[in-house]
Amino acid sequence: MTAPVIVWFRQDLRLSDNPALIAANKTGRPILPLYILDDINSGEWKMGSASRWWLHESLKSLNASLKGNLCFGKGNPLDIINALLKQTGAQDVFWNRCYEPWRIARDSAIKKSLKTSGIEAQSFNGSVLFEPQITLKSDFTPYRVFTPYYKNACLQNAPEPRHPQAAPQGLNLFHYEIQTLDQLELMPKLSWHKTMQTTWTPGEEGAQEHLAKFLDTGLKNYKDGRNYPAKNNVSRLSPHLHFGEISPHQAWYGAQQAMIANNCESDGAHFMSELGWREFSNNLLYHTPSITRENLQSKFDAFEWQDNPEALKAWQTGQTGYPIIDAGMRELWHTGYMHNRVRMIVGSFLVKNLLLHWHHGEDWFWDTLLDADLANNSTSWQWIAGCGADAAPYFRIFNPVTQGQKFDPNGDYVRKYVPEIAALPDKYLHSPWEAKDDLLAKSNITLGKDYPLPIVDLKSSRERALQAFAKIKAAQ
DNA sequence: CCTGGAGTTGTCCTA
DNA sequence: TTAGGACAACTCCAG
Repeated sequence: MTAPVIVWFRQDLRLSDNPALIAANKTGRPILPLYILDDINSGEWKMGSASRWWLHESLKSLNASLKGNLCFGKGNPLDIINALLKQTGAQDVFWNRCYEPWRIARDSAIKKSLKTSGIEAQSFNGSVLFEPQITLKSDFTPYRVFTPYYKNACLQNAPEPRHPQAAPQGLNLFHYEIQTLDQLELMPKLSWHKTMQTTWTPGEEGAQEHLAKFLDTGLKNYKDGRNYPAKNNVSRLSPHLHFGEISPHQAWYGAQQAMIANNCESDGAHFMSELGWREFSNNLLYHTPSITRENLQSKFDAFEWQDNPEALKAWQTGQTGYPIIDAGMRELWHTGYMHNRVRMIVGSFLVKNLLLHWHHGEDWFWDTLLDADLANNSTSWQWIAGCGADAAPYFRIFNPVTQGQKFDPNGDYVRKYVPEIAALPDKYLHSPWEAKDDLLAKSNITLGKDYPLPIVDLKSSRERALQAFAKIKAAQ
């Protein structure tokens, strides 16, 4: 029997546009597809609960596409791969590169170890449009600002991203079993994932259909509509992209085609720039691995964060008394997702109005988001906290009432996730405490009982934040 | 090395 | 009701 080539799937759970799989197929030898759940090397960035549910579903789908031949392992990848090599006689391992610090460290150690035993490990770029190790400024230092990064390193002077490749036909698959999918124990013990089940379709097929639908119906008016959480103008591709059920190349070129076909070039260009943000985050994390925990701007080390477990709990559970915040946090809890505009509003509220450390937000999102992604999560929390890669004027403090009125003017979003105040007229929906007593009575709402009173005052907490920011400016 | 322009996403006050 | 300016200064980046 011909020895197989091992294709180690990681964050590339798809058959189409998968460089490692395509290269392995070209060897003409049978392919042993492998997935390993690695909770050993991930350290403090062990995958969160919501992500695990998604991963379970995604692996189920990939296994089906591979006709039940996906080999599941759990543990230390090097041990598992070594055992597989021994038992199957395989001489090659192919994979697509990942860019988180702990994965880079792990993978280079594996590559080195395999090499000393005469095994060829080949890695490819499956997951990014522009690889971080080659994306530097002309002085060979990494970019710190998005706009020049995107303009120079993505749009100009950059190698054109590969055009998406079709899935290889007639794969010759090698069957070898270590464990079953269920033995990875990815599914949550409690059944809080029911809403997720009805909201999402993890897996390559679901991802491709999702992209096609977005390009068809959501791309037009994307630039403006993406700000409104009740509209269908955001792509919601993030979990699919994170797990690699779709490649950014497929989204990039798909958008390019669709914007021409639908005559909406500026919308298309804007969507592509959002993919650019994903690249930028990856780039930042690659060159500055400390961003996962340390302030990119070190003057923030002196910032006086508050300690307030009750406020944190209220934020996490969507009980702050600010409807747009509570709607967002409940959307997150129930669906594993939150609209981008609302992520900024709840982030600003946590960090600026409550003065709680951005690590709290980072940790909570890490556990509850289906699209939890180390690069995006760290970069975005630093951005909203003002300590990250941005000019970030310290006075940019979102007002949850103003933002709600502006971006959820008809209250569709708030009423969906905060039904207890749905009867309020639009005028008071984003500020229920301003409603007159008889109106509250008529709407069957007792504030403090059916729905909380605001846990902080906006005006004074804003002032407090401005003072805290002024302090680190002076301290510097 | 120096220089000048620019930096995802806001709010509030005033006229 | 609406539009414009203030809110600071600093760092990044390209030429």
